[in-house]
Amino acid sequence: MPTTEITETITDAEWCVMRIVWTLDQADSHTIIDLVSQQHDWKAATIKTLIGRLVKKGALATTKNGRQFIYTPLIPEQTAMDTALANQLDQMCAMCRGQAFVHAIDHTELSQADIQELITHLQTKLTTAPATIACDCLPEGYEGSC
Amino acid sequence: MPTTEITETITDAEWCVMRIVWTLDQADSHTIIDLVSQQHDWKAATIKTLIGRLVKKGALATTKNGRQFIYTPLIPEQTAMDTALANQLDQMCAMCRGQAFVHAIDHTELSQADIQELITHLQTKLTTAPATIACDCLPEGYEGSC
DNA sequence: ACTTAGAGTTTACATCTGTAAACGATAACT
DNA sequence: AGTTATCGTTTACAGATGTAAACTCTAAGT
Repeated sequence: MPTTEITETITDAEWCVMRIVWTLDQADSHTIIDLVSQQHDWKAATIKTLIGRLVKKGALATTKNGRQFIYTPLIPEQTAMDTALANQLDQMCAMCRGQAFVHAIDHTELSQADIQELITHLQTKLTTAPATIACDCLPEGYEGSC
Repeated sequence: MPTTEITETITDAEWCVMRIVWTLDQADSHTIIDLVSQQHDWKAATIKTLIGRLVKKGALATTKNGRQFIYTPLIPEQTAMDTALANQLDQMCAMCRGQAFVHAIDHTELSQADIQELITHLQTKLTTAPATIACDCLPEGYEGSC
């Protein structure tokens, strides 16, 4: 079973291309180049490079269509977002992640439905939450707190 | 007024060094090298390079202490975390950020206090939240949804 | 059939990152 | 005073990333 795996990282510039394809669900290079170059001051050649790298990385699939290709996402947008966020969080002190969320949520526009869903999840989580989370910035055996 | 500004990015490897200094609040290179090399299979020389780059970037300050330096953070940990998270989120579709939070929160250990604080913030936020957030993956004038 | 424009591929190159050895200065020990 | 163990600095180098020109096909128009 060909699981939707991707080992390689999608870089910042590549994200811009992926977002177009994710949103359109499929697109030819002309469309991608057209839309991306309205958002970024990149030459068509640059965007072609990014598309090529994404195909090589296994993030985009190609389907031949006459002289050109139709590109489709091979990894789901939500998965990519979850992974990117998790990697970022893993890098931060476990003790401080809660405050990071507070700040992030304060500064992010969220819909009523999303907020309600978050509250529900948090209320459930609260029932089994530990009183405190220890700082994990120091090696095993050392006690720290930031 | 010397604001705690940092234009340059702290890389993944550099984060590991910063976390030690943030947690200890101040440390000499011997301590940093000792602790970091217990967490990562890096040579002392590697960690020295990272320290040097962080000093050059303005993320660490140095105070001479005899033959060596004491390193202290020039940027607050919370600020670094907030910035890193915000940059990550800015890259993702505005419409999908809520779901990304749901996933992230589901998979992150949080203390009771943090959860309660998050719930409080979300309840406040709910009172002024829009019903929906539009996808912002396409250029101005195009309507998309992912 | 011949030319051509546009799609994808190759090549290019500077900078950033991860990883580390080599080196130079100097405090500390003998 | 001479030697040594460090500490910080310089140099190194491969691979990733951002950015883009050059090139090669081949479908499409004449």
